[in-house]
Amino acid sequence: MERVIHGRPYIETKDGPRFKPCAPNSVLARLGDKWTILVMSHLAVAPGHRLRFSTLKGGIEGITQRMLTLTLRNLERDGLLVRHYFPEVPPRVEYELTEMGASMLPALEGFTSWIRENWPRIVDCRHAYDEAQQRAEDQDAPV
Amino acid sequence: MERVIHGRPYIETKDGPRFKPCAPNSVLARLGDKWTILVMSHLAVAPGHRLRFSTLKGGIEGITQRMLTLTLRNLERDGLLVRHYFPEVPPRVEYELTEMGASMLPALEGFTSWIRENWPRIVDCRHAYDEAQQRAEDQDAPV
DNA sequence: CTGGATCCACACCGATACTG
DNA sequence: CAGTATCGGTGTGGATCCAG
Repeated sequence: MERVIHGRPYIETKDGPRFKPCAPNSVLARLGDKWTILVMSHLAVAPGHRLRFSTLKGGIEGITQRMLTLTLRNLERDGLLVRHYFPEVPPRVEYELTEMGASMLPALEGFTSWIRENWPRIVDCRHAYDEAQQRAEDQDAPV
Repeated sequence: MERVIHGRPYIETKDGPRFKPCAPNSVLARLGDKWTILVMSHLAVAPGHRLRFSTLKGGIEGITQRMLTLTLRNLERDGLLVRHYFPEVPPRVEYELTEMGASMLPALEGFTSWIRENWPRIVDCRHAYDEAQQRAEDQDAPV
């Protein structure tokens, strides 16, 4: 019997719930890469949700042409943005969020707002964990 | 001047908004790995948000001991779950969501529900894109 | 201006074997 | 039972160069 918990279908078995790797993983993996969120953020605040390649490149610190191209291609492939090519000289290309791409922003905001609220605590936890780890190692090999 | 758009602080410059890579990226990257969401999902539906190592291992198809251990260590390091060790023979270890870990579930659900609604469309877009790509290549090299 | 092609370094993940 | 240690294949990102 299939049920749903926090937005995720699962099947109840005698050994407990059983999830299979599926959409949430792949999408989060896609969004979680180094540049995708930054590209989406820029398009989100742009007039008409639309920016040209060079503007994105200039606005995202540290991104290379290659990675920006790859990131945009993947987003285009998923139908989250569209590519407008103008065969001028020099050529000009603009990228625009699709309706589906824009519809993701509220959900994304819900998530990122949680992160903003809890991020300091996560950082503290990491430091505390690492220091405890360090002390344990010092204990094992005192000199 | 610092503003916030869809949960993300940014600074308005003469060249447009400027984001720096920060928390959302790292957290989504962490959650987007192959196993983290699955582990969180299992703990989410477990009584007391608490499960032992072997139960998780048995419930998540395909995960190795190594990857489950690493995934749990990272979540523990971030303060999203706690590890309860019982020095019995044989040893027993239980993992339990922290308050912070549980507080992430609603936000995660908002996001995954968007994914569930739009996933079929994303898949369609990918197929369409790949096929268009294929046709374009065939065009370039007809024989 | 946009972005394809190539090369390389590195991180990651799986498989396997071993331990308290 | 719940890990750790080690090794190797693979994919991904960065740097650089080239092209329409």
